[in-house]
Amino acid sequence: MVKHSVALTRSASAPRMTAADDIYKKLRMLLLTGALQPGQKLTLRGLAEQFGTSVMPIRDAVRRLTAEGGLHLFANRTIRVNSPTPDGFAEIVKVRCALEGLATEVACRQITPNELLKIKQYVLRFDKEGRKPRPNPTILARVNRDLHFSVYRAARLPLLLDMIASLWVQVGPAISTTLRHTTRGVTQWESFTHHAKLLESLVKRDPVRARQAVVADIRDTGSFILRSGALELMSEADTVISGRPAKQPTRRQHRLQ
Amino acid sequence: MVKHSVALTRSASAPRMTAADDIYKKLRMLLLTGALQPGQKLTLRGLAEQFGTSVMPIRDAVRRLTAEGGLHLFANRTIRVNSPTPDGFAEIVKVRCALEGLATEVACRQITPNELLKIKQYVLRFDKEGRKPRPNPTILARVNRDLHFSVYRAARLPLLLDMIASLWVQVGPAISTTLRHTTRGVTQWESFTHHAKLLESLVKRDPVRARQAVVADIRDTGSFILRSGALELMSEADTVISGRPAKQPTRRQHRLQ
DNA sequence: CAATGATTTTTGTGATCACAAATTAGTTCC
DNA sequence: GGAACTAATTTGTGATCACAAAAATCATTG
Repeated sequence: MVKHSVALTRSASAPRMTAADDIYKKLRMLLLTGALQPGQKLTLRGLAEQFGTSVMPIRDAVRRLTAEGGLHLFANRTIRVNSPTPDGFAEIVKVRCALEGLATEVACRQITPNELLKIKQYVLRFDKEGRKPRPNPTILARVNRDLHFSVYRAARLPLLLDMIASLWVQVGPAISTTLRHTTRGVTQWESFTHHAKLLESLVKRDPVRARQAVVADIRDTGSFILRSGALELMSEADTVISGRPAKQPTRRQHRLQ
Repeated sequence: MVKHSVALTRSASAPRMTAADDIYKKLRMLLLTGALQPGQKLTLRGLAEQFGTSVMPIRDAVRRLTAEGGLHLFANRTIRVNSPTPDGFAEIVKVRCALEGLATEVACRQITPNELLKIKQYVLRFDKEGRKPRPNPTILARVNRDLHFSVYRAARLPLLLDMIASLWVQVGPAISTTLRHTTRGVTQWESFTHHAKLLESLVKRDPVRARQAVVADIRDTGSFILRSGALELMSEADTVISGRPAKQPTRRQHRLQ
């Protein structure tokens, strides 16, 4: 291996990004999209090998994600994807209702026609995918995420947006994994109603109703996850992404992408 | 200097603490108590010298505090104590009202007599110190902090408690500095009323009124800080804690403790 | 075979070095 | 004096090594 190689091929348009920031964003996206399973064990050297860097930027990124709650450092000093207990998940739902409700209320008073149009498109796209006989849970999750964050972004409160995002990072893996391994229930139908009510309230500039719609959406999907009992089972997931060189170098249990 | 010296004298009763965690906690306390001024520039090597370690644990601690919002990494890669703009401060106040209001409401339903007694003692102590002809702002801030967190802790929602704490870390330096350099106004008097109303509502198990009291307390001190105009001036604070060896080794602009 | 003890490997943490970018100090020129 | 240019220093970031503790692997015994 070359010593002291250049950190990262600084991809032209990138405004200013250290290797650690780059890895942080990628890991964060992997958490949000559910590419990493709750409870999955990670290792610095394994991640470093997969990202093609040394452990230093990985350390920084992992520290940051740990502070946000997306990852968790155990007493054994093992790194695992956050796998909330039912109680912890319920708590996150409570906090999400408070913060995302606040963001919705504020957004309702400042949202522009352009932003409303975009949200309407997301609502339509979610409906279209969700009513298919065999909807793609990945697409559904992505559209749902874009929809919610389009609303929250309209509040123009950057700190609040970051805090909400960190909450999504914490429950992202759990929700994604649950929805992927669960036969679609009535949850989507409830979401259809809530999204419609949300959009309608935003158009009519009714902050209280808009908040109610978002809170109901969060509560319903949250209690669906809780009722499914998937959270109790997730602590068994013990797949490892390690940099173990021997054994099967070409075959790895879980690829990141 | 000795090479590869032992990390830290593991102080017996310490359950499990890395050097980075130790430094993190100390830095966090320095931020909460207002020992660090908003906008103050920090350097890894300077902190390492002051804490008697290498830069590695410092890097981890600073990363963590940066993720929490207590510190801020600028594009120049300079590290500064978070110095919120008036808009940013107002946003934090909004979020604080939402989260601390929620915590108070939940706490009101679960609080024990012992916890109530402790809160009553804090209320009395705050009154006693605040009504002195020349109240000590440091003591006042500490008692106020203990009072609030005693309430929030009673909610038994650890994640929510962490999020609230991170918000306090963000505004801690700004509030402490303002209150220290401002002649005591009517703010304490408003806090007296709010604290009394909070305690009374907790005793009577009235969650809505308890929330109102906390929110009013946060709002009033927040708008006092904003009206004082101190936030606009704080960006001028440019004192540096650096590890510069030459010049005046014995004399340093700002000590940490 | 199961269980226990010894040995090897892995892994997070801390320390040290290298380096580019940025800040500062020093100098020169008008 | 003050602006402009150059040299020296500082600083965050990345890479590499050392080390203790935790896992995993292997060997041994009942």
